[in-house]
Amino acid sequence: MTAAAPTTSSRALPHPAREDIRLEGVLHALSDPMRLRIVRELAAGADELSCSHFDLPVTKSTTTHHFRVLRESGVIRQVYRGTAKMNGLRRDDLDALFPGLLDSLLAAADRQAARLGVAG
Amino acid sequence: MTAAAPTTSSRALPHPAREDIRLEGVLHALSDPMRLRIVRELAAGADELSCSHFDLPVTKSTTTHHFRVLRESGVIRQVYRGTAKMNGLRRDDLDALFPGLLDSLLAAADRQAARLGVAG
DNA sequence: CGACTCGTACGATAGACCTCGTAGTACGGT
DNA sequence: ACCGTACTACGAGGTCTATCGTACGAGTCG
Repeated sequence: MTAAAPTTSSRALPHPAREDIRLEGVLHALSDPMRLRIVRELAAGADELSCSHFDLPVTKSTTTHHFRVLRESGVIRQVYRGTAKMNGLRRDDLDALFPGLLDSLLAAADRQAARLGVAG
Repeated sequence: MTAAAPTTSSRALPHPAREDIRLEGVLHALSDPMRLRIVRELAAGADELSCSHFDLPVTKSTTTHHFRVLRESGVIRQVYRGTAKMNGLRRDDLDALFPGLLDSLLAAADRQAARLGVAG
């Protein structure tokens, strides 16, 4: 109604509340190479990145699956913006629940990537 | 000498070399509640703890399985000492590979346990 | 030696997980 | 209204995992 520009669109996606985020779930989400890669790009990139920004060596179905696992474990936040789905790390919640963990994890991933000769 | 007391016994167990430890493997190992619990007890307890010290709500077969996963992912070191198998965290290797990660993980686990009202 | 304890190996089972393909929905532009 | 793009839902295949039970090897103590 008189709504001109609903840039942030209607469809809502189920996210776990902060207090429902479980460490085991986060670790499980990050234990998959594809998902770890997504999170690293998310941390290195802008605040929000669309799903299609990622060029993963899997089909789009699988990509969707991984993003959902990340969202349902509480690692990322997803919001529709038109046809695109924007993804962002839940830094605030993760830092509140597990101070320093996310940074250690990202640093560890960076270190390993450097050690294995994979471009960051 | 003349080998009187072979406290540290014969049977050797395969461990991954430090440089073969993968972050994804570590995270996967720690993403299981039973294994996370083991690691927490290991970190809180003495340098080395026997398998039988742990009173887990699973059978002995399953316990063996979990310890093996932890060992093969590089999280713990296992050594036979008579009939007992002593377990210790590979703090040195993990700290060298991923500085600060183990402490962050343990702190996060402690925090969550406290938050959920589980005795540490 | 015999018996007991500690832990292993192997097989089985049920569930979870990663991957894919196809078909379908939501949104934006022409 | 139509089409293209972005993402999803559902189902299937193959692999991995957690769990168990039973049978077995290694070591210690009487």
